[in-house]
Amino acid sequence: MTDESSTQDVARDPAQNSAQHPAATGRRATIWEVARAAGVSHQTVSRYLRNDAKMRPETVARIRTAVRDLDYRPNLTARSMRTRRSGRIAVLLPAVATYGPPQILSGVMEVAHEHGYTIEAFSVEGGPAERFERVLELADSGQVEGVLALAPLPPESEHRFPDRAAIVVSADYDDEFRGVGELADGSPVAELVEQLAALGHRKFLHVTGALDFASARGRRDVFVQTIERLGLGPALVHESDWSAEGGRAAVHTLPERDHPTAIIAASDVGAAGVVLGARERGWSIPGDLSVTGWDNNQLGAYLQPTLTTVHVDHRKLGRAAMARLVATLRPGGAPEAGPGSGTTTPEPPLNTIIWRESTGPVS
Amino acid sequence: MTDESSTQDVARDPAQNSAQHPAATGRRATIWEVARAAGVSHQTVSRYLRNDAKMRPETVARIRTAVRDLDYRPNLTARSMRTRRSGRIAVLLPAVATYGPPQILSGVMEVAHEHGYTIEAFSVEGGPAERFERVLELADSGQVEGVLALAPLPPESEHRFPDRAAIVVSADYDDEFRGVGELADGSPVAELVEQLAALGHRKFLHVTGALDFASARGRRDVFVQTIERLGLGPALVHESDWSAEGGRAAVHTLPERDHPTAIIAASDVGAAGVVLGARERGWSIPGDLSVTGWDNNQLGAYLQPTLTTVHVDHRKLGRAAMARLVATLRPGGAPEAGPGSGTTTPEPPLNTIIWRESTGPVS
DNA sequence: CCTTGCGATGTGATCGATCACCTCCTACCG
DNA sequence: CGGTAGGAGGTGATCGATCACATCGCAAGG
Repeated sequence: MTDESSTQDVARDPAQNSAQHPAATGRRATIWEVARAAGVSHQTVSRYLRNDAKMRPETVARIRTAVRDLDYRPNLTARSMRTRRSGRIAVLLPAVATYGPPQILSGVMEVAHEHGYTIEAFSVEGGPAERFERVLELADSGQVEGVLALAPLPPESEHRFPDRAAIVVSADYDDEFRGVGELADGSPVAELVEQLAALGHRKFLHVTGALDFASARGRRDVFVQTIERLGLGPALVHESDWSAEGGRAAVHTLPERDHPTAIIAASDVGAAGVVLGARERGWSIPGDLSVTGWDNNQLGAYLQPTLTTVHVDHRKLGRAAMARLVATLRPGGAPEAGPGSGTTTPEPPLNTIIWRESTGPVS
Repeated sequence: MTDESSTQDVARDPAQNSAQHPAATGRRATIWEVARAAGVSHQTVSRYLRNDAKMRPETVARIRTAVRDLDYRPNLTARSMRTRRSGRIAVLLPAVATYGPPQILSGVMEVAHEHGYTIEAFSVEGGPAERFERVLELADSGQVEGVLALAPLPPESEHRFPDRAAIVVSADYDDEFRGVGELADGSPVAELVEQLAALGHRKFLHVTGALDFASARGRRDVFVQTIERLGLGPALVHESDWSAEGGRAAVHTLPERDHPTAIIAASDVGAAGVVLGARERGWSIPGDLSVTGWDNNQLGAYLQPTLTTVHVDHRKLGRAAMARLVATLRPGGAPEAGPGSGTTTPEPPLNTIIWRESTGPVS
């Protein structure tokens, strides 16, 4: 990259030969050229750009015309350098995005844009340690004002962030489930179990996701707690990894007699595996076994039987995560600056259970 | 934001009171402080940072020590301002990301990082026109060196980009399918039709995706071409929108006698709708009707029957798109600088057809 | 009539790095 | 022994904006 940019022969003297139409020279107009065209000082143009109130309407009009004529747009890099505000937030995405729904990023971007921030997306190969290293580096580079981590960081990294630089909120994609106020992640599991118990189910099995995901741990924990709270004996948990094969294997480990009548899978794919395993064992669903998934995969409604699942509003999840970071960045502002997020309207839930054919009363 | 930063009382003279430990003051060290600590000029430090070869090892060592002691990291904003290189590429993502697999973003980020670029993700509410407006604005802001559009832009916008500013490659998520060299998007459709024709099918129906997506148009076009190339009469096309309901409706429009024996759906969800519709009409699959989907949805392998589909390597797709942009940004560099991308090893295909139970010989 | 106050604008410094150009010193050669 | 080339490093300008402070002009008050 050194040798290729050796010749910088573009418009050596921009103020002279391109006061009227710098676009023709291949360079954008600067604030000085606007000032000259409008017959004012550069500082006045700067005031105009910052919407400083105390200006004569005539001056404003002249500058506005000059800006339009020159097709001027402020150089945000230069502004950022002087103001020390980059208006940029880095978002750490999982490197292997086999998971990670795009809607969460949508929500993140929405809130960031609403507050005038731009998003710098990056991901890091390797494990939490490598990710953490890169996050620190980024936080110190002066390039970003905050870092939103949507991939797990080392557990102990929560408080090690250098607050002198960018403030970092570890909004681990999965930890976030538990963190968003009272809309805790596990709650759908509790509701699933309770509803199924109301249908007569007494013996439950949970097929987990990959337990290095906080969401998987959260669902498992709520499952165990709920089972114990309802006094339904020791909680049965089959550790898996989101996969269909894991769900299938879980079914095959069950005894022929007195097996669980309801299986809570941590993912739709896992649930599909459970359904397959049950079919292989000759069990009917939901006659012999009720099955629930998680994620609301679009095809879940077309499985046989159609799959009961948990729909997660990922966009809202992303919004909440970014809102938390933005609130941290603006200590003076309201803790929750999002419009319409008051306590007046009851928020639609983050998670919704979609009951379908794969669940039913115990027979 | 004006009144909150009125008092700038942090280290008015950084070189004096914080030469040794500027971190304690809450500000990062600058190149001048490093220079002072190392006993050299700021320019020498700059040379060190740029890995300029001609330096005495002793000088290098002194600077290295100073950098470490001060925990110095270059201010990338300042560098970018002077060099006029931001090292940043904006990526336009679809606003409503109900579609849009995250893997494509992974591939995009991978290639960008490999070439030293960072990614600025953004999306724009509204239609192609609004998106185009924002893209132009971004390209002119001097903040980014290129824009990669993964959402459709107005058709006529291909050549209107201001090459004086950032060079813009319109890599519409869908157009990209057709653009990546010989790995054209439509080819899987051709192969699907050909293989099914080899199984005896003579009458095909294509259920399209939303035709404002270039990928939907591409699949349809290849379908029509292939049908005509094989001399299988006028091509039957049912315009739909990726949805299951569209696929279902398509089936219900078919005549009872002499209906198509193979349906190529543009999406797995659409195919699921086709399967549902067929079941409602009492048609067996693949006995009376062969069905293919697209996307390789994880649950497709657990539908009944399991769904034949097209797996798209989205990561590679993203890599190709970004590689194209990067190649445009570096006119002097090799057209394809990616390591291991020579012609020596035959590339694994971008698209793979996964044959499952939903397709079979005509009966 | 002169001063004071304030609205409106101009002047110069500054952010933190790189670029263009200059200087110094040493080694080598005729 | 002097001249010169070139390695190594220094000096000041510069990128394009904002900030701090000075200045100008006009109206009101003593």
